[in-house]
Amino acid sequence: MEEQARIMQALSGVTLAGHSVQGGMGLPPPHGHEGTDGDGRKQDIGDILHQIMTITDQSLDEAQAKKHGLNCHRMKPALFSVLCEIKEKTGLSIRGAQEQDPPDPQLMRLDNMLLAEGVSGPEKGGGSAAATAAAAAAGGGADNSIEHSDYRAKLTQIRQIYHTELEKYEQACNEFTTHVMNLLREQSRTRPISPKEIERMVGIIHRKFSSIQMQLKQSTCEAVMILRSRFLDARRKRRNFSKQATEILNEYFYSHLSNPYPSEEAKEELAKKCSITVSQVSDSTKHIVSNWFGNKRIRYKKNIGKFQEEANLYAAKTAVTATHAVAAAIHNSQANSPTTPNSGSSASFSLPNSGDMFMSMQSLNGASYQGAQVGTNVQSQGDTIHHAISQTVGYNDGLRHPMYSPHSLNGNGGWHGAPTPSSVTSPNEGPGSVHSDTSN
DNA sequence: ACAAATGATTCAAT
DNA sequence: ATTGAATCATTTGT
Repeated sequence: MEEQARIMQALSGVTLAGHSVQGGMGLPPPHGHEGTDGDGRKQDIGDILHQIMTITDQSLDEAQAKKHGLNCHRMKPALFSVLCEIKEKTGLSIRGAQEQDPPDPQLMRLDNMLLAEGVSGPEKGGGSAAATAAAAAAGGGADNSIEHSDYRAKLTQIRQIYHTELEKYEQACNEFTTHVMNLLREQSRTRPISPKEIERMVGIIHRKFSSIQMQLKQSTCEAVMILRSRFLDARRKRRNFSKQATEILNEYFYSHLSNPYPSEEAKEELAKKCSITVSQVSDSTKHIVSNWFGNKRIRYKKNIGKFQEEANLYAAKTAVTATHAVAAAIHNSQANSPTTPNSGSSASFSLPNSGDMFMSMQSLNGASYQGAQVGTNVQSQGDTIHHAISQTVGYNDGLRHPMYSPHSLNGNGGWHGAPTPSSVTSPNEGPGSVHSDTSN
């Protein structure tokens, strides 16, 4: 190898010599920068190579000695500090551009979620946001408390793993940082390293570690999500409503068949009446009622034939109750002015209001009442009472000829998009079919 | 075990 | 935000 260097050196020497010698030839004197530059570089490389090749223990010792000498030079500290300053100044300009620390939105999201999920929140107290929310949603339901505790146990497990891992990362980060700092401090004796540079280095390390931590957070989030979805699925274990509750709901449904869309108030009222708890999922009892009505509407519309019996039953039922109520009312205040009991009040639902009730009656009577025009006055109600009573008495054979035909749905009935249930409806479709949809 | 009933959820439309 | 429709998952009845 030594030979190589020597050869190179020799070569460069030759070329140079050659130039000078051959100057007189037709070629222009190669005094162009390129030429000499290239040659110079070659020479430098040659020198470096040579130096490297000739490194020995002895030379190393020599270098050490030289270094020591330099370190001990009286001007060294001053020079060193100047170098540090220069470096810092140049470094600042570079750093300034890229030193922003924008809070990573994704990391923020993860953090927020972990906090919300109670993973990274307060250690114990069991009151992690999600857990309390779930507990609140569970209401008094003792049936799913087991699952709930199961969920909580798994969540704490996740939390423990998360915390231990996080701690491990933190520790490793600190260790590494101190190591690097020591190293830099050590080196700062021989080369200019400003404290700011160390700081920057620490920042870089921390960022790297935090990116690793983000992965941990991400996987933790995934785990929580999976657990949560499982728990949610578990909560889907539905409990059928009580007989009474379905009765009440059905009563409302069939007595408002022309427009089975209970208002918010009505929903709440129904929920209260049915003593529906929030033990299910959802946020409110209203939702449960809405669910029920949604399902009911769909399923009713889908197969009206199937529900006709039920419709008859509830129509009769409401008829009876209404009859009683109205009868009592009439009894109480005999000659009353037509105080149109038109929907309105929140309590109206308990006593089926005029329009639907009227329709129910009418349907009950079959064709007998066809001619009757709307008119929600006392007179007509009084009439209907008679019919209803007579009808309810002889309810037995109601199944034979469906009395409760869903006219309200058919024509322009309250609810939109009725799928022409005529095919399913009773064959005894009222010829006149008065469709007295007096709902407001 | 099977099918029907049923409460809840999801998704698109409005 | 509410509703309809489809669908899921469970309960209930047989």
